[in-house]
Amino acid sequence: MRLSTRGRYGLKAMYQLAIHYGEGPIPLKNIADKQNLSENYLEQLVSVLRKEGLLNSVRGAQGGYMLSKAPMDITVGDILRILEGDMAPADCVTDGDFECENEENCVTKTVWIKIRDSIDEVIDSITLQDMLDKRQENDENTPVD
Amino acid sequence: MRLSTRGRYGLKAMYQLAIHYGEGPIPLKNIADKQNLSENYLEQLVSVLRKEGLLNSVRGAQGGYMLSKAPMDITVGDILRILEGDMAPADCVTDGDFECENEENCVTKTVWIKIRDSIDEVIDSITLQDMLDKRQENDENTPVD
DNA sequence: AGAATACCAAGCGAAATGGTTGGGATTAAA
DNA sequence: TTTAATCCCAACCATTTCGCTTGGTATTCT
Repeated sequence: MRLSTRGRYGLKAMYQLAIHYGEGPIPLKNIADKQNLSENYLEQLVSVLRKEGLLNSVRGAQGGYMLSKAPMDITVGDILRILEGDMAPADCVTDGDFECENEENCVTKTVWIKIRDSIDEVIDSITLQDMLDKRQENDENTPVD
Repeated sequence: MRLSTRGRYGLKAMYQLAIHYGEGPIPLKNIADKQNLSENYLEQLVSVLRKEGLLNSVRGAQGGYMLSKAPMDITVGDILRILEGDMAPADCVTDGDFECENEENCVTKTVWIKIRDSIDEVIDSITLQDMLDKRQENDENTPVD
């Protein structure tokens, strides 16, 4: 039950933008280079994050992307849900209108609900600011990238 | 981040076998019919569960499968890990020997660890017996299938 | 003998994944 | 005013994974 690269790269990119929050627009190329990702592919992910309101962009030379809100106001859950969809282990426990037959007597469904809820609790409780704080804990010599 | 049908069908099958624990071998056809799954496909999953020691089988007419242990001694985690592999959101937090560069300074990894651990806690704490108990809670008229 | 079962390996179409390609529009700087 | 940097967009593509199906063989009960 892995995340796809969408969620993983997306979080990396948002983290990288959080590091430079308040510095004006950061070009995608910088982010892709730092995190060692394909710029063209990352573009697709970032485009979705912008449309969903997590990022602002500035076009043209010296342009780039920046967080639309402070790092403490963006959670990992915000990012992952946009790029990966509901963090649900089965379709029957998504927000959507999917339904399986015999819903009431389905005991496995109760298991999927517990898994989903525990994931939600984790990802909704971690903000980009938390990640920035963690970064400084990690190593006094953490390079400012 | 959905489970595949392997994990979902596998848990359904194991639950069905738990319902009939102590009644001798249950043919795969019964299980497939009850849970509305392809018998041939289910066979592949069940075969793995047997090789990993969760099931015993009896060949020939009147044969079938049965749990190798009491329902209270088999967890959802046992089943899902066999059929889905590690319940880790990213390769870098599996039990395997995968490693990414810049491991020490990778803040996103700490996020994946928290997600993984919270999933583990849920699936390792639910046994098949818990599911049987839940079933009886659900409805006084729960049919014995 | 015949039917019911487990066991096994290979194949296979459809979908998802993880990109790449090729452009266009906008803007700052030279 | 040109040029380079950048965002923006849509289409395409190779590979892998998924969710089975097919076609058998071996075993055991009746």
